[in-house]
Amino acid sequence: MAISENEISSAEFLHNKLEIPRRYLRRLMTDLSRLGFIRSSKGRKGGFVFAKPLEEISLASIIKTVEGAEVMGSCILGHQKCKEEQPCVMHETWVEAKTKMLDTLSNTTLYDLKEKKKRFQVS
Amino acid sequence: MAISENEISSAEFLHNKLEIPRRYLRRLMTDLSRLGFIRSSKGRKGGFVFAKPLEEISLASIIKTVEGAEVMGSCILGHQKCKEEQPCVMHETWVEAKTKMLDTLSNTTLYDLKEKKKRFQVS
DNA sequence: ATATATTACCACCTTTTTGTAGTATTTACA
DNA sequence: TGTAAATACTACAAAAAGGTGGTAATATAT
Repeated sequence: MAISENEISSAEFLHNKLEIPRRYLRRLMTDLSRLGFIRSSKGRKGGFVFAKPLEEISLASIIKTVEGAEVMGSCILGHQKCKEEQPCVMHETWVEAKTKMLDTLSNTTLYDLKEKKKRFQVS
Repeated sequence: MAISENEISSAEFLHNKLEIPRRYLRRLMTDLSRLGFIRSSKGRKGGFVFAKPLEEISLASIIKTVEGAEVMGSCILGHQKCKEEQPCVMHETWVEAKTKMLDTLSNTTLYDLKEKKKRFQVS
């Protein structure tokens, strides 16, 4: 969607661009719209548009919203009581690794990817 | 295993320490031994020992071996032909994010975790 | 030798994730 | 107003991941 210059994209259009089954893609789009990333409009000439400017949608925000904040927030060993004050052996390492990765992902927005595509990317 | 000072650890012992079902843990241990991280011995007094010094087992090496090198190596968008010369829009970002995370994980060994536990960790 | 404590192997069950089907609803346009 | 082109909802099917059960193989101790 970000790459196509369409005002509005239908699921069918996206299905033709991406190798994702129609039906499944439709459901994913509905999910994304419930999560607030895109807005949907029904009926003929309906489809999806981004709910916010591309500059405001970071990859980190997508992951957090789609996966649920817990996924990136919780203890990698699955301990309930693992916290800063009472950390598991993996805590420090995991926080460090996660932070570094999310750092990159927070600083990359859909706008950045679109620009990249425009300049020199292929797929 | 790293934390316990045992020469050899049985699956039953580990099951009591960790909250992992006996049977399942046994299978995981067998898998790990096939992958070469640990060595198993059968029979009474049997069990598992590390195949290498703890200093030589990094978290990154465990992930790579257990998950398969592809998981961390392949295109996050699933494109077959995504390579350095013909990158997808996510390529650069993903390589950067991965590299940073693997950097931390490569520099942490089981020995490091064991020392951490000795010093001040709880679980 | 026999009983016991262990891992190994193979097939199965359960849960989660991924994908499909049918039908209803909404909107545009002739 | 009727038809076509779209999304929405609900339930189900298939595949993958997580977990269990039964039994065989192996080694130790008595």
